[in-house]
Amino acid sequence: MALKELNPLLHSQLRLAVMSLLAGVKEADFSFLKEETNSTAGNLSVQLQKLKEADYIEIEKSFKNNYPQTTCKMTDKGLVAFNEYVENLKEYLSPKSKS
Amino acid sequence: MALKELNPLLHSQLRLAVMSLLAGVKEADFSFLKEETNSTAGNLSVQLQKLKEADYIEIEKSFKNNYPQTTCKMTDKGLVAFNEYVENLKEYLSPKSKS
DNA sequence: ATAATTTGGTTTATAAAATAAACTAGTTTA
DNA sequence: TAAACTAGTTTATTTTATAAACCAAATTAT
Repeated sequence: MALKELNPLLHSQLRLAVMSLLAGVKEADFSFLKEETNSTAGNLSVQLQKLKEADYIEIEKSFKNNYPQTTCKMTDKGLVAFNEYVENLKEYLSPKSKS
Repeated sequence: MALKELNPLLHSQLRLAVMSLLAGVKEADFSFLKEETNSTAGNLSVQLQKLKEADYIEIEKSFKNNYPQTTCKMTDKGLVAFNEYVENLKEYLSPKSKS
């Protein structure tokens, strides 16, 4: 069976990292994601919007200690897409030798 | 331990597919790679050049049945990079829950 | 024999994506 | 009250991926 397409929305280092983190914690705020992924705020902001547009994550805005706070959590749809991506990618990682 | 950087040269669907295929067969010609990856000739040509520039693959040109033939094989350096990429990527695929 | 088609590509142009830089809005500290 | 910091967003630039156009030669059809 041939190599499958990789969901381009997930085949991005930063977006994949975000999804991986969210899959683990189920909820995380902007600053946490920024630190864990070593990304710039601008880049993270853009990529979070893309994940939100695809309904892979939900973004909630609130205030914490007077400061704005952006909290993200993965949706069911996002989890399905993430798992599918992982399965597809695994085929790329363990090359099959043609005898 | 945090998420590692993913080698951007390998974090490309087509280049990764090529490397995965070459890791399995150790030698493949242009047409084979084109078919297996479902890529266009132009795209494949460009990506092969990039892999060659990085010394991840070797490209040999010859003639077979009067037609030009481009044969690719992975280098040791390419294999090292591929294996490292795979190890790094695995961390993204199996999310760790923070308790 | 020559015109059309096919093989096996490369080069160039365009579209999309990632990233960085600049900006906004407000808060805290000196 | 000015400077510096938090927490982002928006815009611009660079990079990447992809597609379209092209090239050279071989084969096939007329």
